[in-house]
Order: sequence, then C-alpha cells, then structure tokens
Amino acid sequence: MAFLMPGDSCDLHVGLLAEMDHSIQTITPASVATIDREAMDAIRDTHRGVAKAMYSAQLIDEGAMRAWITSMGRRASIERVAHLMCELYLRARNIGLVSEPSLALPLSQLLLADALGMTPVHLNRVLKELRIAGAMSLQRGSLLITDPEKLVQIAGFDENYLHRRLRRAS
Amino acid sequence: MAFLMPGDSCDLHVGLLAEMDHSIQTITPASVATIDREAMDAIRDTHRGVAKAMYSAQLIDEGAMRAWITSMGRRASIERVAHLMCELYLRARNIGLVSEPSLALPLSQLLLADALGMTPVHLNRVLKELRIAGAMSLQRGSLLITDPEKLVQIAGFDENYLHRRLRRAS
DNA sequence: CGTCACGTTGAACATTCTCAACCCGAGTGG
DNA sequence: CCACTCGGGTTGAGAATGTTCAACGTGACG
Repeated sequence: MAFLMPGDSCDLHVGLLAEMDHSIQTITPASVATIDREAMDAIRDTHRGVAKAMYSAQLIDEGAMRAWITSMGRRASIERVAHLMCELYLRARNIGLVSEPSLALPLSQLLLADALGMTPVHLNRVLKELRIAGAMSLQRGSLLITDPEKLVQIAGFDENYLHRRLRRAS
Repeated sequence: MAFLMPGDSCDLHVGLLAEMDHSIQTITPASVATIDREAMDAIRDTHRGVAKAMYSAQLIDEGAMRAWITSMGRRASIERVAHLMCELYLRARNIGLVSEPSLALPLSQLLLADALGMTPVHLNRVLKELRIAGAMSLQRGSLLITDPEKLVQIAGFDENYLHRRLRRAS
C-alpha cells in the first residue's frame, strides 16, 4: 500500500493503538530509527507546533492512500504501473536518489505485482508492453525511463498530486 | 472511498492543509455540523486528551482505508460487494440504524459501482448473483440479508476488523 | 402522457488470471 | 569444476472475470 524511501517515516503514532493492523518490511538493508512511545507522547503534549506538523503529515499520507485507492479502482493495469513508476521516480529524485539516467528500484516483480493488485505474470506482460512502447524499462533492479512524456501520458500522471501544501500559519 | 453514517465525523483536521484533495457529498438529506478552524486549533492546543483521541480516530480511519485498498486489490467483485454490505450492515447496527429485518441503504447502483471500482452493469449482475444465491438482496434502497452466514462466507468477512481498540492510557 | 433517472438484460469484446512450462544467473555441496 | 537447486523472470494457451454498447423495462414526477 506504500513504499517508503530513505528519510520517510511511518506509523509515528501507532503507540496510540492497542495493536498494529498492518506490517512493514524492509526490502533492502536499511537503517531504521525508532522513537519510543513515551517520547512521542511527550512531543505531542509539549510541542504544539511539532504536533501540528505531524497531524499534517498524517493528512498527507491519507491523501496518498486515497490516490492509491483511486488507482486501484479506476486505472487499467498499465496505467497503474506507469503511474507508480512516475511517483517513485519523482519521489526518489526529490531526495537526490536518482543516479541518471536510471533509478535503483530493488523491487521484485512479485512484490510490485502484489502492491499493484495484479498477478506477477500479468505485471510481467505489462512491463514488456511498456518496454516495447519505449516508455520505460525495469530490469535488474533498475528503472530506466526512456520516454518521460510517453510514460506520463500513459499514466495520466499529474505531478501536482505529490505536492500537497500546508496552510500558512495564521 | 468511504461512506459516512449518522454520527460519523470526517476531515476534522483539513484546516491544516491549504486545500482539500477530495470532496464529500450528502446522498440523503442530512444535518451537518461544522467546526471552524480556530475552534479545532484551540482544542488541539489546549485539550491534550481530546487531541490524542482525535489522533487515534485518524489512525482508525487510516486502517479503514487500508482495508479498502486490500479490498480493491485482492478481492473479486462479488467478494467486494458482499464485504461492503457486511461492513455497512454492522456499522449501521452499531448505531441502532437497522430496522429488522432490513436496512435502509439509499445508494444507487451507480454510486455503489463507482465506490467499488466496477461498472454499474457488472454491479447489477453481481447483485443478481447474490440474490439468486440467497445471500442478500438490495432493492429499492433497502438491504435485506437473507443468509448472513453465506454472505459472510462469500465476503470473507472478519468481524474483528471494525473493532480496532485503543491502547489503555498508561 | 412524456420524460427522466435508475435498473435490467444480451452479446461481443477486452482484460486479467490460471496453469504450466521453460530460461537464466547466483549460490551450494560434492 | 560441475551438477543441482532455487528464486526470479518470461512465454503460451485457455478460461474466468469484467467492460462496452445498446436496448428495453419501470416507477416517479411534472
């Protein structure tokens, strides 16, 4: 339902619930920082500004999930794939993770297919289709966008949806 | 992506963002209460307990959205329909809204199909299938569950997923 | 009585899945 | 060094699932 990249945080507030309703996995070696419950409680209670910022972050995450739902419900599989690739590419670029011309994406087709709600076999064919169309190719853990415009057009990607802005402090 | 019932709240915190990334509609006449931004800010800042509770509510909503994503990605359409009906039924019952033996569900097939990510035509056929199977029937805005067990079984419904609990105050 | 929104149905088609096979490169034990 | 295995990736063929388009029914409402 989501892919995290270096610097992303997740589940900052699970401490409030009795149990997790989902799980998180690393798919590469990773350094993971944790914040214990007491610390989070303290931050929330004593730093109103930070608390507010965390609320906002939460809302933005929710927006991303809504986008994901739309993707699943309304987009054909090839659009879904293209869209996710656009998103991952932009996010990676925003944190300086793209080593032009390609981006390291250590995702097995199995994983991707699952995330996108389709069969590995079908994903494979879709990737092939995108490759043949000359839009992008994903091979040996590396994403190469050969024709950005075409990819964006297939995906119906709107760059703006990643940039949810905050209301200026009143 | 969600259906609200009497007493449900939504978007308590949109005040934090510069713009909405989604919309809300009434599908029946409804009384809607609004809380203005200043009041919400004040509550968040001065009532830590309430703020915490609202965080939790937010997390629970998020869980619901995750469930929705799972539904879209992994369930066949008949399962999706059955699952949503189970959920709506239980939620309605929890707030005393079920007038046995049936539940008023003022949802057009158009609306439902859109929410479930399928064609109105196909939804219609799925509903017919469920009716013929004797599990439930949805007609003239009223949901009648004729064989709860069968419906639950078709849906693969786990009653527990609605009852996310909070961590007891430490 | 006409209109309009919604529901229902059929038939052809497109999309996606299933199952099964095969390929390949990286590790592993003999 | 070689055969083996194993986790991906790729491909084909047939079947299931879902869509499209177009028609018709039906009740509410002016």
